Amino acid sequence: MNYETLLHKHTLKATPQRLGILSLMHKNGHISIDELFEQIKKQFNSISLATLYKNINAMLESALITEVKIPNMKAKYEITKATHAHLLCNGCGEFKDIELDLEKLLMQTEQKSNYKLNETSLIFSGLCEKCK
Amino acid sequence: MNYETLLHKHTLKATPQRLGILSLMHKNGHISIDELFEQIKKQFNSISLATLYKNINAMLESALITEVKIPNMKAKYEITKATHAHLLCNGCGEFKDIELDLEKLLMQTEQKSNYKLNETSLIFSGLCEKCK
DNA sequence: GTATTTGCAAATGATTTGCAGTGCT
DNA sequence: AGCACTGCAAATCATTTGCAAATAC
Repeated sequence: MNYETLLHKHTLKATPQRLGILSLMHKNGHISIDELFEQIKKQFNSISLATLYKNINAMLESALITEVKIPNMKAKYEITKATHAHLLCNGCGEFKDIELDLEKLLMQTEQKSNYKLNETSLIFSGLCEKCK
Repeated sequence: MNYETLLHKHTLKATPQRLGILSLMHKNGHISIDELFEQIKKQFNSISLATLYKNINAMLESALITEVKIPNMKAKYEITKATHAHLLCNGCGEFKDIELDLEKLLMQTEQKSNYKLNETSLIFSGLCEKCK
């Protein structure tokens, strides 16, 4: 699905700025506000930070994108996809997705806690292959 | 171990303000800057937010306390203890620790990713027994 | 054509810094 | 005694808001 359709599905207009944001978000995998601003200025040299914040907030509210809060770092944003864990390298700063099967852990946690769970936020950090 | 000794082990002086912060942090389990400020003003009515921030930062740097970043919320702080997961109730806001054995998952993730991992941040959210 | 969005500037909110006085060890 | 800590005010940084002009649909 292209970003125009994706925006429409979330009742948001497909402005060039929004398409640019989504495209950079996809290219980077995860991106912080500052990184996004640096990069998007190359395409829209008069874009304002206010526009970025407004769009990020609009897309967060409609859950088109997801905020990832990382210990000791500024938040990053990603296009919403199926639940997955994240991996951070404390050496080079690489930050990426990893697919893990959390079903068993989730059920085990529900039993132990008596909660009905629906969200999981999981970030591992350490050293990547090159940095370790 | 008392808080005075704990502070000294981290090369920090044991001021009344710091003892108060640690005591409130322990009592609450997890506490945000704002909650902390509200509560500590009862003991030190002239304490300043700047002092809170300076102390929080000093204790974070020496790893005496840990920052917990929670999706869609302000960060909370806790006295550093063995790795554990957190549980958030989206109904009543209860936020608490849960002990889980993450060893297997950690090893599985190291194998899959080729990372050498040393930190895990895991937050589950959903509804607690009362709210579900 | 209308409602939404943009971009600017200004307002607000959060956190940090400088400094003089105070207190811990 | 000496260095670290406190609390105030001011400075900085991050995010939000108001509004007129522009744009998506």
